[in-house]
Amino acid sequence: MSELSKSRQIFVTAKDLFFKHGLRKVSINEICLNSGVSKMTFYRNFKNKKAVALTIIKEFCDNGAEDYRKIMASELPYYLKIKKIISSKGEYSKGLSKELFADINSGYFNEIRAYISNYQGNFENELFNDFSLAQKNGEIREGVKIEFLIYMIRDINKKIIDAELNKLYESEEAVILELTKFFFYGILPEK
Amino acid sequence: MSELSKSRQIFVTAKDLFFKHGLRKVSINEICLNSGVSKMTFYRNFKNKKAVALTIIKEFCDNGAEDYRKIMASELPYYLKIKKIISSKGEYSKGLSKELFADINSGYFNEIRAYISNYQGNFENELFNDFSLAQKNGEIREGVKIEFLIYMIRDINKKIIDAELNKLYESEEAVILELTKFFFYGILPEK
DNA sequence: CTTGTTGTTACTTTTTTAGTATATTTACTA
DNA sequence: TAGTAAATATACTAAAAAAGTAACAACAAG
Repeated sequence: MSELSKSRQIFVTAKDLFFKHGLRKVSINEICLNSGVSKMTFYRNFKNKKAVALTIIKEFCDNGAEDYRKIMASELPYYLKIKKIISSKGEYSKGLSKELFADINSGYFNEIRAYISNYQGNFENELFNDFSLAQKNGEIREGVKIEFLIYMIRDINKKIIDAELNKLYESEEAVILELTKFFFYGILPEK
Repeated sequence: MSELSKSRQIFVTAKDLFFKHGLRKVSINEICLNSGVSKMTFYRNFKNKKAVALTIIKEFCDNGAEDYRKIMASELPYYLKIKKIISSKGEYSKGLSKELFADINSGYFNEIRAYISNYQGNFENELFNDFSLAQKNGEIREGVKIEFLIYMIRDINKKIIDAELNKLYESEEAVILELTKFFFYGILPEK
């Protein structure tokens, strides 16, 4: 931890706290105490709480986008690509508390909200293009509306963290597998 | 939820929030919103935040003690009793955030701290008597200091929730089994 | 219609947090 | 080892949030 720059120390602990408790519940003092940094150092590195939060969210989104592109650029068969994407999304949502979502949508952290919805828009455009291409290549059944697929992917992301569904399976991996298969094959036997 | 009395609704949501975020981070307003109860109803049922917290902790401790006595009173062989006790303790510690411990030990919630340490004292007295009896009955090797055993039980309770140890095993159940066996047999082959 | 419980609103007081100024310490480096 | 850049400590003000109270309205149950 002490090899990290002060700014990075602040970043890391703030991320940890924000993800666990949301934005409101976490004070700047708390971030300073937990990262072993004085308040002044905090304010020299970041304008305020919103600024750190935005930095964190940006990196978070960027990592997500990078992961997605890496998977899409890989040589994997289409089925595995989709599975990896779903599972990677699940991984990202894992550490996020509902308090964080609530705070972001509370109206007080609007820049963050805007950034995310912009990111999601771009991501879904990319998804749209990739799905369209896949449909042309015969990876996806003709006649399916791409918007529907995007809607369903969004829905799957919600289901991965849904407690009710998860308790039907012994592991999260199993949930992802089931959802991916369902996304691909519906209820029909594979192949 | 709506069959519960207002007081119980408050209790249940406060418990949920306190366990997740500790005491400081959770405001009375938040408890009210999440339990669907007005602030006045809160104050008609509890004097303040400390009072709810104390009620919650008391019930928590009472349940723990009751569980312990049920297990000890059962007809199980001694090894299984100990295993159940360790595992039950683990179950209890599970939902507790480190923030909760920090707040309780912060000096601001002293009544709660006092109650817990008193409870622990009583519990360990009971444990002392039960261990002594077991030693007389030949369940426990002669020459072992009972205080040492109590110290080790306390230590095991910490280890159950220790991340470093847990990542060596695929499940928490496995950790408990290993610790229990170690507590009983040391490193020697069983029997 | 009355009684007891809960909710609404609006308010004051208290506590916490945000943010800044300044003096002091630390640690590097030339 | 003197100079300097960065971090800390302290101490403060202003702003925001939370605690707590009072008076009254709504409402359901007997």
